Amino acid sequence: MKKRNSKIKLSDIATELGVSIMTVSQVLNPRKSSVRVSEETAAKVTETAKRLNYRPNLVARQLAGKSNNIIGIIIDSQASVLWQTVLRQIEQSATENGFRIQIGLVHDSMESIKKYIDDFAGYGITNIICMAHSYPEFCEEIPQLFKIFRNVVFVEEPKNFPKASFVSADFDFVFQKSIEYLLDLGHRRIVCCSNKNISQIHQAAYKKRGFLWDKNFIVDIARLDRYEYVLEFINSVLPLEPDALVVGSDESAMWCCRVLKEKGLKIPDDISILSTSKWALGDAFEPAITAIDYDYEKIAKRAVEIIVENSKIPENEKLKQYNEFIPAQLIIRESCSPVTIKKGENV
Amino acid sequence: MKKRNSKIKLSDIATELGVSIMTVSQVLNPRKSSVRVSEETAAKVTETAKRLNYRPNLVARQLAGKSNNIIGIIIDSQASVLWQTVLRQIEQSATENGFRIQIGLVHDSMESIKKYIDDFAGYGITNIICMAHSYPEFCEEIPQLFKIFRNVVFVEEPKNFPKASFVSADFDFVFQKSIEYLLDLGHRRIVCCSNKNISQIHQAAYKKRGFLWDKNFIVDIARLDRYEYVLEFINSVLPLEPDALVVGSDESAMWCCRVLKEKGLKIPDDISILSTSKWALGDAFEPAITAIDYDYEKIAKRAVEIIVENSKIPENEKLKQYNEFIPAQLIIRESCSPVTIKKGENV
DNA sequence: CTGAAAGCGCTTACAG
DNA sequence: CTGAAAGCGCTTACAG
Repeated sequence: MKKRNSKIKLSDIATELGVSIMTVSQVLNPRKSSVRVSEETAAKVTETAKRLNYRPNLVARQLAGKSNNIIGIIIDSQASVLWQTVLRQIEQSATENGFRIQIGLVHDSMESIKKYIDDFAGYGITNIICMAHSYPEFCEEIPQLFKIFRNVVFVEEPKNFPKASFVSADFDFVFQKSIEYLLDLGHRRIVCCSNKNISQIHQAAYKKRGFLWDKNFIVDIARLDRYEYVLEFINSVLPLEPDALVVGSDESAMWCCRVLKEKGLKIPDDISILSTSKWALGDAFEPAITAIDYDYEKIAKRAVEIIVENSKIPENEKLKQYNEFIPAQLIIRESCSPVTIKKGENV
Repeated sequence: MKKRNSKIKLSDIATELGVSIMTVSQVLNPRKSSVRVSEETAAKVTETAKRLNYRPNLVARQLAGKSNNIIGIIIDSQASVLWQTVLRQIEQSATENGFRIQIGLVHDSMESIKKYIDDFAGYGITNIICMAHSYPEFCEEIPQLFKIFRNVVFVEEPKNFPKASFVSADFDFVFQKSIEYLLDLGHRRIVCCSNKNISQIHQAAYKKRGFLWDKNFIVDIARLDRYEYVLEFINSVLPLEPDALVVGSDESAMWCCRVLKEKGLKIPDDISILSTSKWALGDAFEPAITAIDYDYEKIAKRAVEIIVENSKIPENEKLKQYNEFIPAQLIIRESCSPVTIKKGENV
């Protein structure tokens, strides 16, 4: 019977076997260097540790100088549904590489980000994956906060921080391809709503095909995840007489379909809909949603791999900078179709 | 300029001000007991700490005896989409109560659960919320593993572990109500697929209304989140001539609608569909999905509150056991309708 | 092959 | 009001 805290420690094993703490520590945590304990002793130690159900005190171990193997993840709780996919993949890759993850769920405030940064720093975590730096208001400030960590990878390119490593979806490229796809289908009034900075890309696609562009095609809208918001959005957008609508997610696309149908419009015959972020479920819908498919698993995997690679570099050397774009793909399904000729078109 | 590690510590502040480490520690971490430092000194210490950007070493602090304020969360990476909601609420409630969370993402193996249990124990975490104990194969083993932690709350009732605290959706009650609702609409061949143990509840509902029950109405099926799975499921179920289908999520429901429509069946005219787990998106679908709505935010909030309450109890006293069921609600929408009389019905 | 010493950064008693 | 001592459980040199 131990006293108050029944946690058994190295010294318990040591006294039980009549050896020193050192010996026990050596056996349970062999260094790369030569094996320094006789097999006989080692076997006894291992057996006793198991029998006593010894669990190392990670706190003491870390304070004594062992570096931890934690990757701190900062993720935005408001972000798209996809973080389930991303987190799952990060966890898996991390585990495969002998790392564990610690997740900081962050809200829309700088405060909560700072809180987790302090926490991570306080626990001596040096490896960080940041996925919470796209708030429009703070996007330039946030990345700077991470300078105190040695080994940081951003998922999506951070603004105003040229020396950072990041992995990003190849958004701009696939977005332009998507607009061109709609143009090729005959659409000329492609209205986009997005929180990203897409105006130039949209315009570039028009220019490349030689069509007239109108800045009103870009609509700044926050959320399309509830009936009322979507109704308001559709009402505000219909006067533009769009022949195609580009929205931020399959969820938004499905809502728009629902509202447009209520207004007597057929999808895709009267208006095409394209989502810039695919869901599994977009395929179950009628019409199935044409959508951009980001390779989030690849993105997550690369982020971890970069962390792992850089974590191997000795403390006195510089880390390598990685800037990678992972190709995305337009999945063509039913919600976009060739335009049918109507009166008053901008051909 | 500090040497290798630029992290500044209590002793740096102490030497700079010519006071002892103790004094600095006292100021930066006042105990409940009397204020023991002069205001003048305290002000100087606070100022210097801020100027030097001092971040306490949480690892050292914990080893020296301070208990941490971490809630460890074990969550199943395969679980339903709802963990985003749950986690967000847990994080928020925890923050409000001065706790932080550490998430362990677990896969379908006992190994990954054990890994996180070791980790949490190694870091001296005593507060745990477990949401990964519903694997059919391990559901009786898993809860036992958590005995080493002082303060554990399970989300959903654990099997074979009568002394545990838990918060659970009131699944059984609302499920029976849902079946009764379908029976009241005239359905008699209500086929349910679920990984939960629903057979008895289903039967009870039939019995209560005095209708004949058939055990074939219960179908054991794992996943309905891809076209092929759903097609197979529908093909296997159609010979039972169901007039209503109860599936595990809106996602599954939407897939079933799609496949059933392909087969020329109309929803809800030919067959009603009810989902036992609501999504925001079920409302955008046509038909909008009738679904059970769990109050996951309440569940999450209560789980944290219980942890917080129990964490205040001194080490030598017993914790209080909480067993709470949070009411769920059937949201009636379009996918279930009164049955239309057809030949060969089991009236 | 094995052990005694020193120390990680902090806190908790206790003594001035 | 302030400080010197001891210790948390472990690891990293170093010495036998």
